[in-house]
Amino acid sequence: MDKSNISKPSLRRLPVYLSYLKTLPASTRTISATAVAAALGLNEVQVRKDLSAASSGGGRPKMGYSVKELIADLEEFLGYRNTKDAILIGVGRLGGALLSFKGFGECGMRIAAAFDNDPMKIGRRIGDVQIHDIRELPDVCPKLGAHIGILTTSPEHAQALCDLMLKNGILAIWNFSTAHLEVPEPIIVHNENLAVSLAMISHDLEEMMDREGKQED
Amino acid sequence: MDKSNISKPSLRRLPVYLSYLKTLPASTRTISATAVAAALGLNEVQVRKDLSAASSGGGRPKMGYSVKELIADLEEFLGYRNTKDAILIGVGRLGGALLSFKGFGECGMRIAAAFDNDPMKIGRRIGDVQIHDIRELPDVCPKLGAHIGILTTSPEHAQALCDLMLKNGILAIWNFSTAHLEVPEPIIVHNENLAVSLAMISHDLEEMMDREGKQED
DNA sequence: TAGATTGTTAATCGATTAACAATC
DNA sequence: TAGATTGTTAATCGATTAACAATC
Repeated sequence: MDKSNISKPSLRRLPVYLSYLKTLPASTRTISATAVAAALGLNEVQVRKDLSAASSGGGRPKMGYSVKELIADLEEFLGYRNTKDAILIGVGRLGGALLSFKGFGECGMRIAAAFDNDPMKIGRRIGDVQIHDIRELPDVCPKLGAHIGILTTSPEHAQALCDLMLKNGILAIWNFSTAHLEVPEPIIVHNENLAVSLAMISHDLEEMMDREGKQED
Repeated sequence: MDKSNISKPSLRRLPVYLSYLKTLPASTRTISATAVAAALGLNEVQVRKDLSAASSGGGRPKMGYSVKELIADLEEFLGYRNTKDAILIGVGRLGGALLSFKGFGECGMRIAAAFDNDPMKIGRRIGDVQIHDIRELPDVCPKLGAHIGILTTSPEHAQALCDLMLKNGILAIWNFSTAHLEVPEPIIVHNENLAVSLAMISHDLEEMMDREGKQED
């Protein structure tokens, strides 16, 4: 179970397995990699490799994996069991949606504080999260010891706010703005870009229609 | 410029180039692939291949690409120039944020209608988008001729609502729920999974801290 | 035992990167 | 011309898939 040795595509699939396993009825005690692969439309060997990388005990021939243990192993592997504190900058519609999203808790992330520059928002709370004046960030953020910064601002301010976060203990930026962020080693940036997703969908859709159109000839 | 022949990773990068080009000052007439690669921290040859796949005219040695033409070509290639209609199901916080998001327009997508089952929401509008009773979907959706369905509901109802959309002309599902959707050929599903992104960040962060920790020895 | 299932070693496939020839 | 830059052909790298041996 060497966490650093797993491939990126493999790591992307683990949360998918986990959420699928959680939908299984409580009566399902064991499940085979074959069954998981079939349910999710993936290659069987790939699933087996992924699961064996994340699972401590491994599966047993003819039985498969214990669902309960596998869930526990995946949660452990993905770090869902130890809570990581995050801060959020930019309480617009998207920022607000993320603040009120309940799902982060079970993934081991807690948004400890939010920041904005709008006096109408400062001082209020969304869910359990207090909205602070952005100018208080240098006071508040280091105290919290948060390492993840969620950036949901307009692209114009993104770089400056990113720099501000890095000065105050943030090590990884979850960037929901379209701006490209320049950061020093070894800071992590993860871009969440809806335009990219939309481009994929448009492209696939166009291709599909071409294909279906041609079949009529 | 064969759109169907581009690789998936390459396609993912095109919107990134496009948004970078749009940040350049109007005085910048031409830009080299080399410069783009340096600015975005990518491999130079990769950028050159990506751009030559999407650009009609190509770049000129010693000059590079015309910024204006390249933007036009990328927009054309990504289908931003012809508007695609979408519908959205589930006007919660995230759904509402997407409805009010202005950026989809320039990516060639228009959300033509939204649906929910909450009487408090039905009949209202967010941005330009009318919120309909979900029961009206079979009437409204086919009339619009929308092909993209944005799913922002709880995972429990996701599959049933997905099925409903497919019965009414939707060909591609943009799935923001954590549910795994079962769809027939040749329907497209694109999963937008925050848990996956978070897992990547957590993993990278943990790895970074291990690495930095070790260096102190 | 036979068969389902596991996990691993080897082959294939696709994307990235390096080397190079072409051109303004 | 020399040099920056392009686009392509070949080499490398990494991930997926296929084949197989191990095991309950």
